[in-house]
Amino acid sequence: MAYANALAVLADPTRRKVFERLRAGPRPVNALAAGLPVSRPAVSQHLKALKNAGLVEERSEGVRRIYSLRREGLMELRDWLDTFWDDALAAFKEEVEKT
Amino acid sequence: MAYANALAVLADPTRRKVFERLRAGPRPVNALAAGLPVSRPAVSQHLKALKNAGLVEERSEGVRRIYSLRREGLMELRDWLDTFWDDALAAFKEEVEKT
DNA sequence: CTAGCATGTAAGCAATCACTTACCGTTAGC
DNA sequence: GCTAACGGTAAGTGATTGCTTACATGCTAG
Repeated sequence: MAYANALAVLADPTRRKVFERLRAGPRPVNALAAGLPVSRPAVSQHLKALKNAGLVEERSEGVRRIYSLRREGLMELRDWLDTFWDDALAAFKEEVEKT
Repeated sequence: MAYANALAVLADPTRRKVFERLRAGPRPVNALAAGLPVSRPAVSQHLKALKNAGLVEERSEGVRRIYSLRREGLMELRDWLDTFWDDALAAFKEEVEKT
């Protein structure tokens, strides 16, 4: 049920913006916070949430913490989305849930 | 940016449960609310949110309102997710956003 | 060793949100 | 026409959440 966490975390616009910025590659917190309409501590908190959801990973580089995208964190969400197109599978799962 | 609404709406567990129940086919509100740990009005409110996000559609049948899944509402979210795997596209979009 | 930068954490606050109860309109059966 | 079932809406409330400022920690340069 990790897709639930991914959904909850990505629902916030600011947090999603931070996440999207990581598409361009690993970045330190300062770079991620630059230009955003919120304070740097706010971004730190968002990164913590993203990390807990398995959507980013962190590596220390001297005084910097370099955050990078973790695509595996999106896999479950992707799979969950797919269940809405595969009707046979969906019907089956629905049946299982009843028992 | 409809994927943003989809994310926000699907982030709530109860609302997601209602949405998932519709995988098994169209249902009236009563059926959707049955067994859920929340009141029927709460489900009505969730359905309204789902409808606003384009994730479900509603049809009247006598005194009943039959809700059904609207898979097109998930398309943008699916596409957005895909942008995280296509690195070339991602880099391009990132570049565009800067200007 | 001290100054300064980069970042995480704590505390507090205002806004949002999901929920409840109460109520209202609408359709169907007798 | 009454009456009951179905379901949308209003108002109020407690919990959650995202934000801010202030502070604590850790690394590095000189």
